[in-house]
Amino acid sequence: MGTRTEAGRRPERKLTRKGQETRRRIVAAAAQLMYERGVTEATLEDVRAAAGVSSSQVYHYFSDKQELLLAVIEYQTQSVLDMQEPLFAELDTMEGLRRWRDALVEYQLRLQCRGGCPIGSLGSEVAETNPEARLAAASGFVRWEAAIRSGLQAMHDRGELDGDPEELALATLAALQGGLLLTQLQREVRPLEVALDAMLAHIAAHTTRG
Amino acid sequence: MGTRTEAGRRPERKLTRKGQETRRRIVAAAAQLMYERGVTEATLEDVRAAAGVSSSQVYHYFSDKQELLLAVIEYQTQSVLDMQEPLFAELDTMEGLRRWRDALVEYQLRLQCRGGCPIGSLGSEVAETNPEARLAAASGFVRWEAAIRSGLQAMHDRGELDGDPEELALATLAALQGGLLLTQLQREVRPLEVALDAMLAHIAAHTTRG
DNA sequence: CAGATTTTGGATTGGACAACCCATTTTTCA
DNA sequence: TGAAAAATGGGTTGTCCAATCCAAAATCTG
Repeated sequence: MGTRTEAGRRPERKLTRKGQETRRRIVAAAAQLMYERGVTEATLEDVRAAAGVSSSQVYHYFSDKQELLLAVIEYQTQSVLDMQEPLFAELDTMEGLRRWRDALVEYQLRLQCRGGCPIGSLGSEVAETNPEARLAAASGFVRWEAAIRSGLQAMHDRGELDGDPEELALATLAALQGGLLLTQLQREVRPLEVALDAMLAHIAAHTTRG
Repeated sequence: MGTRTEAGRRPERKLTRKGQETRRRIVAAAAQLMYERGVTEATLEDVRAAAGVSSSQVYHYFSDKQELLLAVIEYQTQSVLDMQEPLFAELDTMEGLRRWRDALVEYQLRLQCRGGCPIGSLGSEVAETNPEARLAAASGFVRWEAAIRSGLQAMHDRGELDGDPEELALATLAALQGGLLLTQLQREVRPLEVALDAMLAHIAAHTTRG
């Protein structure tokens, strides 16, 4: 695997319903395993077994591990955004921001502070050895940031927030990522809570009805 | 490698001056390679070659790759703290905090935003598969956080800061880590700048001479 | 200086894993 | 319904790498 520029990109193939389902199962299994163990420790043999397919299926749907990895990053980005989607719509009030914060903390508690951020963990692992995967993770974060910014922008447009929504959104995402990393390493949720609370307080200080 | 509970801990051996120097060279080479490529992609053959030693030396000084990894985490923690040490002493004023912020940004620029945080990257990679290494990285962060807290505590003790220095230090470290991760993935320094600026503004808002 | 200990060299082994192959079965669709 | 395409099964291969071994050289210490 490692650095691969362009070759091996699978051409759009015609997939039957069954084929799509099998492909999906492989990606989901790979995502789970890469999340639990990291990319390099998740072997294709593990993926194969977890997905309940034979070795040739994996290579039938993906030209190599790299291509599977890219699919996993895409899949995790979508999962992370989907999970938060109901909360994103309400990020245009301090109450909504606090509910979002609470949900993130709750979720980490449920996971016993394991795993960290699916995008962040993958991104960190591949950043220096795999340019394509790095860009995929970066683009996941761009989408995430845009969702946060959208709420802050709405507050700003209503005249309830002064301060740059772009910068506040980026800073909030950074605080979240750093909080998740420290939480993952310390196995306690406090770093995430404190990081998000500080950033929300910072935002609140810029609201007109502060 | 992977999960190893206790066995293989090298008993304190008597090292000659030459032996100490060789050991140091191995750790430094391993630290560099693991920083550039990650733990799993840095093979002992690479380390061996980079350190200019033979394969048996590596196993003479470390019982296995796991033990070398732990030494590397220790080494990187010390490096990161040593590098900032002159700045830590001045974290008890807003000017000192800003100089610290500027130095971190400068440093990332010099690295072309590559590599991220030496502790954070290692920690993220090993967090879910290697409890001992996870704890080592976590303890590195504890020391880092303590250094930041010490400055804020001094401000607090002088009555120039209200707000919990512990929480502010932890939130600042989280913002820094998140900023570094996003900077590493996007290959631009803005996320780090914005994240640190937001946190410093948050701290400034709690100073009496705000 | 001599015996013991530490340090070094290079070759080897055993296992793991990504990637490939061919044959067989199932599904599609004309 | 029958030929083409897609999906599946499982074995194989070649490489890479952590870890081990057997000496030999350098260094320490009494």
